[in-house]
Amino acid sequence: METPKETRERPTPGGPQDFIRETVARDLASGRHRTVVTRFPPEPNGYLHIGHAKAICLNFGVAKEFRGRCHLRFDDTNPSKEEQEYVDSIQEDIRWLGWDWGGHLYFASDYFGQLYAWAEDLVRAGKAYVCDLSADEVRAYRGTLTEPGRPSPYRGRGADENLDLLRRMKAGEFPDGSRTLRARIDMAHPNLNMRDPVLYRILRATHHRTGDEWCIYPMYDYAHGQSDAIEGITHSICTLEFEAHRPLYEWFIENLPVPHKPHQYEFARLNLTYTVMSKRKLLDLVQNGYVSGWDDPRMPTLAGYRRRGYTPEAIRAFATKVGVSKANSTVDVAYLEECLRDDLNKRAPRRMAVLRPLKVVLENYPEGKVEEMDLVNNPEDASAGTRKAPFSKVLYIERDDFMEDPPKKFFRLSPGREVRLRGAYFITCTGVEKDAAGEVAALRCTVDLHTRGGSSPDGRSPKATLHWVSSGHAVEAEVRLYDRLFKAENPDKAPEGQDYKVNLNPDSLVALAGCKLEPSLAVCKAGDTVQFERLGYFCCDRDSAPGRPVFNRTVTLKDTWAKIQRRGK
RNA sequence: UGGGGAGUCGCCAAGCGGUAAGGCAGCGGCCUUUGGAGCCGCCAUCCGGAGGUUCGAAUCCUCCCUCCCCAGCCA
Repeated sequence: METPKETRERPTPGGPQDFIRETVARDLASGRHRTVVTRFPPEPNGYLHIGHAKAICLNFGVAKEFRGRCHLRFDDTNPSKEEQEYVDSIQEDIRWLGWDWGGHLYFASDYFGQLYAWAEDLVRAGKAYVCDLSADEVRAYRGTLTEPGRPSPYRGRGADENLDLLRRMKAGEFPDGSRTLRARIDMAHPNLNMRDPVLYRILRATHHRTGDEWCIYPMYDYAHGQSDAIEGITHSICTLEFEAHRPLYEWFIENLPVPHKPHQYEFARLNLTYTVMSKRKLLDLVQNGYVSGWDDPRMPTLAGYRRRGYTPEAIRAFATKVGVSKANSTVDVAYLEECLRDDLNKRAPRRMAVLRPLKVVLENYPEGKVEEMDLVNNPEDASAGTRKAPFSKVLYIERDDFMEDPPKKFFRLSPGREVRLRGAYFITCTGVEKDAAGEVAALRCTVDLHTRGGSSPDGRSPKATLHWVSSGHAVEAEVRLYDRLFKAENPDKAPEGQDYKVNLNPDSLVALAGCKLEPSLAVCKAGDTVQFERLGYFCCDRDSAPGRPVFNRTVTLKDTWAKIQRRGK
């Protein structure tokens, strides 16, 4: 069993496909820029999720399509929340997704020195001041959405005093939170972000890169644009909530001697049905044990999808298919699943696995006889070849594939009915054995020995084809059936006083023991993906041991019968 | 009741003054040794609403409605 071969992604058609690419194309054509430089700027305070994947594919995708480059820059300006574990996982996930930042790995913390020097410039120019107001006071002075703010009593401090105070802040002379450096802009500005925003705060926390070198740290607004400027970013692409920050972004660029003037563009972040996307909530799920970790296969993190069996190709295809716009939207998670099936269908080798075994005894098949049946590995890909699977008198089939008293549209096995066993023979059910509780314990069937391989010389063809595994050769396995983590389309819609966690799906993980796999599945490598015929795509979990495989269900196959049943209810 | 955005099919999303792409979902059918895949149909006389400009508007103008973001020393 091997990992599926690479499938080619559809080539990007001619021109721009969204307003960002339109802008980039125009800027290149007009000569405004010679090369496009973008950046993906994660804060290392959590694992990357599918929403980040959209941003990653946009930034790296634009750079690649226009032969520019994309930097990976960690926005590490708040050491109280950031950790090395996250910077490592983020790099791993971006690489897994298939992107490469070349040598362009940066950290906002690389620029702390320059940022601080520029802060002194601002102070000298009378454009920033040290404010002694407490956090509460700053809030009170800021005013509200409808009322202008009032100037801080420290707003009028002279440049010399401000410079002295700023240096002493940096030197660690003042306690955390006691003072801030603020821009002197306009306390009556209708955009709250422009009401003398904080540039630096005093914060004694050990930074994952700079250690204890600093006790003042720049705020996002002060660090981000200047980092873009330092790196020569041409198009700084971020999500909609930063739109109101753009005037401030531009204010810094205009008022500082930066080497380059980048521009910010905003697009709508990704939302998915049945999914929570905020890092805060994902952290909550991890820290409070609602899931097994950041890479729990039910998590919308890239690590989770990877362990679940999603492919980078499918996620990339999804990212390009949902498009980029400025309208808030929530994409149906079924769309993501469809992108996955589309990818896996073409590359996943087929195998037979019986999840809920029902024993079948073939009455007219010789005791002790074993035949090696030929099975096609992938009907979508002739080059995938064939394999052998043992067939014998005692087999297992799926419990769901038998009904003693079948309803109208059920055309699988039932007493007196004939079905095909995939790649083997036609069998007819002749009897049902029950246990003391009245449960079906085993089936007695006869086999038509003229149908070896699955076709009959007389041309008849059963309505159903079932998967099967030979009892004496089966590999025992654990199979974990994953379903969506939330049962509500919008998990955030919770009753008064409760939060999104009331919408957790209690059946999001069903672990099945004693599943029967065909022998070719005895050894598997974590991450290997296969299709269990008629059931879905599954991938080998890292919990597997030799001879004791563990498989995760990645996604089910489309199931017409299940749909009919649902409709009937 | 300030400022900034957005409203095109159930969900995404093209459209950029010339008379509504595509995908997902859904619904029919064909085909099938996976009720998988594939294939073929159907699925917005209408673009948040109302006026106006124009030979002609989803695209331009006016007013209105709805939703989202901003009052962290978070990003």
